[in-house]
Amino acid sequence: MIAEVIVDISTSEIDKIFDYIVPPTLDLKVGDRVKVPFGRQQTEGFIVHIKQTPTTTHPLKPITAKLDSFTPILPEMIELMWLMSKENNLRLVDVLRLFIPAMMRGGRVKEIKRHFVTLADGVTFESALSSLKPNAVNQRAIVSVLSGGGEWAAVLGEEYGFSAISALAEKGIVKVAEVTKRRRPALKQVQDKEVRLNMEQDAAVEEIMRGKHAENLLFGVTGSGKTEIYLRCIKEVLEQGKTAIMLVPEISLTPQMMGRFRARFGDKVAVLHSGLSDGERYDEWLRLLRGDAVIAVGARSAIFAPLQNVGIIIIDEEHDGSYVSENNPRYVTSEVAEFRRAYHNAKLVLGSATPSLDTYRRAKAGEMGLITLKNRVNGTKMPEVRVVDMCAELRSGNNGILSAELIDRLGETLKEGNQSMIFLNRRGFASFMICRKCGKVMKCDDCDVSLTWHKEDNLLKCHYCGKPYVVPEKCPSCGESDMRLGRVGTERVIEEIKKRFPAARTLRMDKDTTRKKGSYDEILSAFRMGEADILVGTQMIVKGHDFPNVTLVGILDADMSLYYEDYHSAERTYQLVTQMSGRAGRADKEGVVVLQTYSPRHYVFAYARDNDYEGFYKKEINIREVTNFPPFTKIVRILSVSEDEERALALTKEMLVKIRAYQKQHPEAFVAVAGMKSPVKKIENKYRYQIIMRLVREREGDSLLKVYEIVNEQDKKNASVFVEINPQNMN
DNA sequence: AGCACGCCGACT
DNA sequence: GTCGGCGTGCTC
Repeated sequence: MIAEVIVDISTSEIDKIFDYIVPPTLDLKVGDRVKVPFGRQQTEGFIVHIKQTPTTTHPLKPITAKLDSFTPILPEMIELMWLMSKENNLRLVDVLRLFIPAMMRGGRVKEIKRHFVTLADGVTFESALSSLKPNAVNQRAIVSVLSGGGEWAAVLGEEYGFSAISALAEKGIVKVAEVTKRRRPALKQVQDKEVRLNMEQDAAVEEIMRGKHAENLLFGVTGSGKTEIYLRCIKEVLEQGKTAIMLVPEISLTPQMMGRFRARFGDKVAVLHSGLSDGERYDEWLRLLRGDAVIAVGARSAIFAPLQNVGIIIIDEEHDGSYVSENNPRYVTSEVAEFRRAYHNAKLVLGSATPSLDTYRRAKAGEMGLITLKNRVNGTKMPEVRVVDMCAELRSGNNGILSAELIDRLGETLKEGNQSMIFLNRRGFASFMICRKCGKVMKCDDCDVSLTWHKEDNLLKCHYCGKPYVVPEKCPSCGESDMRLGRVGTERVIEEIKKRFPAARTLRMDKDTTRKKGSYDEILSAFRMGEADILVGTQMIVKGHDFPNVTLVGILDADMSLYYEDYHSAERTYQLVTQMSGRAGRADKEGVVVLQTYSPRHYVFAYARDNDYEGFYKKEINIREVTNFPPFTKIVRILSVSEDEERALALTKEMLVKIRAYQKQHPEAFVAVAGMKSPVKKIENKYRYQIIMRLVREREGDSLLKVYEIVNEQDKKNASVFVEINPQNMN
C-alpha cells in the first residue's frame, strides 16, 4: 500500500505529493496525520490519498508513525483542499493547516490529567455516612457532595482539605481516578427564552427549511429578529439528526451572543474564535469532530468546523469585511460555505440588514432566494437621521469636532437620563505629527507611512511595524519648534465632551481600551448596565448588542470612508450609517441619529437617511456597472515585495509584459492592466510594486489561472509575490 | 524549512 | 595548509 502525503512544510517547492510505503503494522486512512522521513529529518505530513502502486520511480521510504488516535481531516476537507488551492492559488499545506487547530502541529497537544473523585463502587451516601465518625465534618461534607456525582479533587481539596480526600480514599469510600480534563471556554449565563415567532419570522423559517432555494438571503433590518430565526432553523436541523454551522463577524462574538446559543442548546454548542486559548480551541474542535457537539458557532474560521452531515450553514451579517481573510492563506468564506453546502446538500442562509451588493444582485437574479423582513420585532421605529453639514458649521465659527446640533441633543439626552453613542472613523482620526512651518509629516524610516502619536507613552509609533519614535522637539527637516498633532481619536472626543458636560460619565472603546482579553465585553456590559451616559468608540461599537436606553447616536466624519479611492467606499458608508442607526431608539421613544459630514449632498446619506436600501442598491449597482467595478469585474492585484527595490521593480515589469501579451490574445477578458508602485511603497524595509488589473465577470475565461501561472513560474529569489482578488485595502 | 555539498578568504 | 563563509540543490 502506498500513501500520498503532503508534508507539513510551507514552501512552494515542497508543496506537492510525496509517495510513501504504508507499513503493514500501521492502520492508516486518508486524512490521518503521520510522521515521515523527509530528507535527513523527520517531518509531519497529511495522507491525502491511498493507492496500490506508486506514481514515481523514486525509491520509497516507509511512514514512521501515525500521529493521532483519530482521523483529523474528513474526506470532504481533502476535496475542499484541492478546490481552494486551485481557485486561490494557495499551497496545499496552508489549506490543510486551516482545517486543524494550531496546537496539533508539532506534537504540542497536551492532555490535562486531573484527579477526579467519585464514591467507590458499591458505596452509597448512607453507607458512607454510617461508617464515618460524627466529628469527621470534612469527610462527611465531601461524601454528601459526591452523592450528587463526582467532583475534581482540586475543588474538594480547596474547600475541605486534601487530607480528608486521602483519608476517604484509604478507607475505600471514595475512588480517585486520573481523568483528562476538557478545557471549556467560560461562558456567561444569560436569560434566554424561546419567544413566539411573528408571522414574518414564521414564514422565513418555512422558506429556509422547505422553500425552493437551498440558499437564501435573509434581508431584515436590525431588530427584525433574525437571530431567533437562526435558532429555530438550527433546532429543526438537529431534530433531523444533522449538524449546523453558525458564523458571526469576529467583533460581535461577545459572550452575550455565545451565551444565548449555550442557553438554548447547552453542550451541543462548540465555539471557535480567536479569543480562545489554544487548548480551549483544540478541545472545542475535538468535540465537534467526535460528534459530542453538533453546532459550531464562531468567526470566519469556524466554516472549517470538522462536522459531518451538515444540515445548515448560516452566515450572519453577511456583508461584514471580516469574512474575507486578509492574510495568507486568503479565502472567501462564502465560497467555502457554498462548497460545504453543496457537498452535504444542506441549506445556506446569508443574513444582513445591508447585504453586500453582490449578494443582493444574485438574490434579485434568482441565483438564491430572497426573504425580506420588514418589521422590527419590538415595534420600535427606525430613528430619524439628521444630516449636519460640517462645512456650514465651520463657516458659522464652530471649528470643534462636535456640531452645535449634536451638542444640543447630547445635553437633552443627558437631561432625560438616556444614553448616547458616538462613533468615529478611526482611520480618519489617526493622529499624525506635522510641522506647522514646512509641512513635514513624521514618517517611519522603514515603512514610508506616517507615524501615529500614542498619548499613554508619548511616543510616535508605526502602525505597520510597531517601531516607536521619540516625539521630536524640533522639526527634523527645517528646525521649526512648532510641531503640531493632526487629528486625534476617541480621547479628543471625550475631552471635548468633558469640557461641555463635566458631569457626564463617559466610556471609551477602541483598540487601546480593548487590548486585554474580555475588556471588550466589560465595556459593553458596563454601558448596558447604565454605568455611563455616553459611549465613544470606533468601528467596534457599530456591532454588538442592543442597548435599550440609547436614544442618540452621533456619527462624526461619516464621510471619512468616502474619501478613500476605493470603489466600495459608498457601500461601506451606507452599511456603517445603517448599522449605527440601528443602535438608536427604544419602544417608547424614537431615536435620533446625528450624522456629521463635509459632503452632505452625497447620495449615500440621502438613501441612508430614508433607510432606502433598494434605492441605494439601484444607484450604486448602476455606477459599478458603468465604471466596470465589482461585482461586474474582479480586481486582481499582484504585489511584488523585496528588500531590493530593483528586484521588486524588475519582477513587476517582467510579469507585466507576460500579462499584456495574454491580454492581446484575450482582450475581452480585461478592463485595464497597470503596473505601479504600491501606495505604501515600503513596509518593514521591503519595497512594494504592484500590478492591478480588472477581469470582466463571465468573460474572464481562464485569465485568472493564467495570472497564477505567470506568478508561479517567476523566479522569486530575494523576493515574494502575492496575488489578491478584490483586496479590501491596497497598501 | 532544514541540511549537506561545494567552492573561495584570513587564521593557528 | 585548514576552518568556515553562505550560495544552491534536494527531499518520496
